[in-house]
Amino acid sequence: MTSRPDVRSNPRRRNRAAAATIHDVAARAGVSVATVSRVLNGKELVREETSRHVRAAAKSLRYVPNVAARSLSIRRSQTIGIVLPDVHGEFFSEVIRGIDLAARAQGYHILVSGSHSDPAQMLGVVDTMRGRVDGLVVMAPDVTLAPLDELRTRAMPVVLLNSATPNGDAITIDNYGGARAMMRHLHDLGHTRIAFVRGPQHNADARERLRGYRHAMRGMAAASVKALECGGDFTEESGFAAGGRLAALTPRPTAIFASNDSMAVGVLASLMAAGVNVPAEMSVVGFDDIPIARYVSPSLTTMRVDMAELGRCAFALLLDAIGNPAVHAPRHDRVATTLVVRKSCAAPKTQPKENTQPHRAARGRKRVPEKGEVS
Amino acid sequence: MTSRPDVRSNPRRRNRAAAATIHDVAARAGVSVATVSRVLNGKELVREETSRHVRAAAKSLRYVPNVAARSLSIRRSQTIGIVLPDVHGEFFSEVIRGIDLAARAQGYHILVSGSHSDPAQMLGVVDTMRGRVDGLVVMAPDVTLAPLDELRTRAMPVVLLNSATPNGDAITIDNYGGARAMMRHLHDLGHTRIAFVRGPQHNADARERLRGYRHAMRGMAAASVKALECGGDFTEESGFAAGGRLAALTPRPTAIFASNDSMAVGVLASLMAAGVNVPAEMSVVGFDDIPIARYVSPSLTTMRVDMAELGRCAFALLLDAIGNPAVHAPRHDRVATTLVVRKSCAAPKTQPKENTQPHRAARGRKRVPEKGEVS
DNA sequence: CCGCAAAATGTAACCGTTTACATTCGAGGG
DNA sequence: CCCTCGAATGTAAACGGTTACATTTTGCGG
Repeated sequence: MTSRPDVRSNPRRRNRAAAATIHDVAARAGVSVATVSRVLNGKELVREETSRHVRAAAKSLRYVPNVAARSLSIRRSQTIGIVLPDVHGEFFSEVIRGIDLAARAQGYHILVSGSHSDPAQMLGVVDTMRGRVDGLVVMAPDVTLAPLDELRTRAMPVVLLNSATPNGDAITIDNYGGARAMMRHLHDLGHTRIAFVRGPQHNADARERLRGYRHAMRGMAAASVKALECGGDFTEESGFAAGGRLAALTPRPTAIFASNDSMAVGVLASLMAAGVNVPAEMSVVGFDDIPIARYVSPSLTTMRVDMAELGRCAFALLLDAIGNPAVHAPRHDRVATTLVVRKSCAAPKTQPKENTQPHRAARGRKRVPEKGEVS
Repeated sequence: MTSRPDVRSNPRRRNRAAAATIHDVAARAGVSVATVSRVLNGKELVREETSRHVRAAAKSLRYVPNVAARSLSIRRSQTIGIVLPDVHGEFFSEVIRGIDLAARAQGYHILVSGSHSDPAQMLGVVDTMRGRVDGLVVMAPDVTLAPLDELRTRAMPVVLLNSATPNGDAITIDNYGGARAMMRHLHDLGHTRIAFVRGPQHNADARERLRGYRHAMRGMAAASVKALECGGDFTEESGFAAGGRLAALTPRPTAIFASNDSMAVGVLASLMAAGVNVPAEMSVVGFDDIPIARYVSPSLTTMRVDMAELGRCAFALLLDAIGNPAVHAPRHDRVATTLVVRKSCAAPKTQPKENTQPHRAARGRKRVPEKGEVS
């Protein structure tokens, strides 16, 4: 109940090099803190001369506003959170890069957290970000719907990346369209017996790519589509296994579409080991355009996914949600993919009617090794 | 001068779903805010029963402390900043990953900013992080010393990564030791005429690797060391160019040590194009162990740099600096590198005394293509 | 049953901003 | 000369925690 004496401006325990506060600046400039605030935020009317004084004082004291105080007061942190399943890999770092660029341009900072093995851990991280960020970009392709809905209850704008998205804001890769485009490319080259290596069942990207493949196959009046599909889990190893199985099929497919590049690389390796010439005897394509796609031999034809663009879009959407929470209508944007044609894919040799190639003989060395592939 | 009535506990403008505050929890639990704070921070003594009540109230209100208020009060943000030249690439994402893991284990968050073309921009970012973070990890291998010293004036603990470091805390890769170890490996295989592809002159890593190379050469009593060095800028293209120049030397070196993997890949490509067989006619080694090192053919022998470890160390050091600003003595730690032997390196064919191989004939195809390299 | 130390809890100042509202100051109109 | 009005500036109440210090409970020996 005591009246609060203003002790602010006298030299508190200034034992260490304490940073200057707005009070110090005000004192130095001979004005009130309100005026300093007004000058520095430039919204309201202040006499030009006063403004100059304040600015000079701030500069001479090397004044930098305390962001904690500021965000406590205005209830905003000018920071957004990024939650990834794993910070690992080219993939995610590209997303961060895209967001970082867009965010800094708008004066936003980004708080990242990765490596979340399970949904519970992810939600935990989201809670600790509470209050620290104005909104969230969450990438969780492998998470089932329930935890994602849980996320929406966090009373904070959230943009989902590559997730199965019932509602709310989201940005996804056009996996379905990309898969169809790839199928069109293969079809144009003359392929009709196209095998597919699936990704993890609970992965949203994998599912959409599979859907695109199936639609395309149905459109090509291909027989026994199911027989041409093979399970995988997005790892190189699973691609290697799938490659072996698919090459052993009779009639053998003329092309293998792996639903991501890692598996395509595995497929390539297994065909190589089995002495199957790529692309002469078998075409192989992937999805993502990871950096090594250019370096494997033969270099891999694939669908490029611009992850930085994905990040940029996500930030733009989030910013809108943060800025106009009232009028903002949830959106679901899709970013396009682009076909990158390299050497792992060619027209099928002939259109042999049951050209039963007996077994895979040791006839590997035939083709000119695709070296110098680099660049 | 009026006595301040406590309006906190009544429903302020609770128009929206405002988050519960500590006052709400206190009211619900029938205790004071101080008690709630004590329970939640678990430092001081509170009766077990009270504690339960408070915890229950907090839970039922889904209370999450406001971090801005908290850090304003305790003058700490439990957040550290990471400043990178470019968030791009496997390299940096590994560093982030290492820090993220270590930081989360200690309850710290990380604020990332990348893509800084010039020192001024970098310092700008550091200023906007002021107050938002308790300390900084700055990676700036290409920045000259002056701006780095400027950084130290920011009155905030800073750990430098891979920078030319006059003083203060720093973590660096053991570039010098790694280069010497690689030279020892080559020497053990029988190489003595070892060429070197340098990196950018103003890059600290590049300089140290060069230093290691030179010392080793001097130790091997090699003649005309300088003639075996070749400029480069850490890009594939520069490696390609260097490869061509070095292969044309007479007497030709038996091994090429590129000071990073990207350049080694370029060297490989150029030798391939020139029909020089690697490793039969020429050994090639790199530094870093970037992911594609395993995928080029022949797969690349290189020095692995554990970037995640680098990040972890940096965080540990920073934490110490933050925790005991008084007693903390600046340290400069070095993280070791490990030799990864792959296929691009072998014993020189013979030790021919001036075995003047006339010109590079078109005798490329000779060796068994190193496919199946994958995994 | 009292007194007293220790334990538990409460009170309110403080962290550094923003901003609604109050105050001051000058100029211009009556 | 006084009043009014608007522009410029000041005052102090938030924002939501932490914590030194004050106050109330407790437990216990005498």
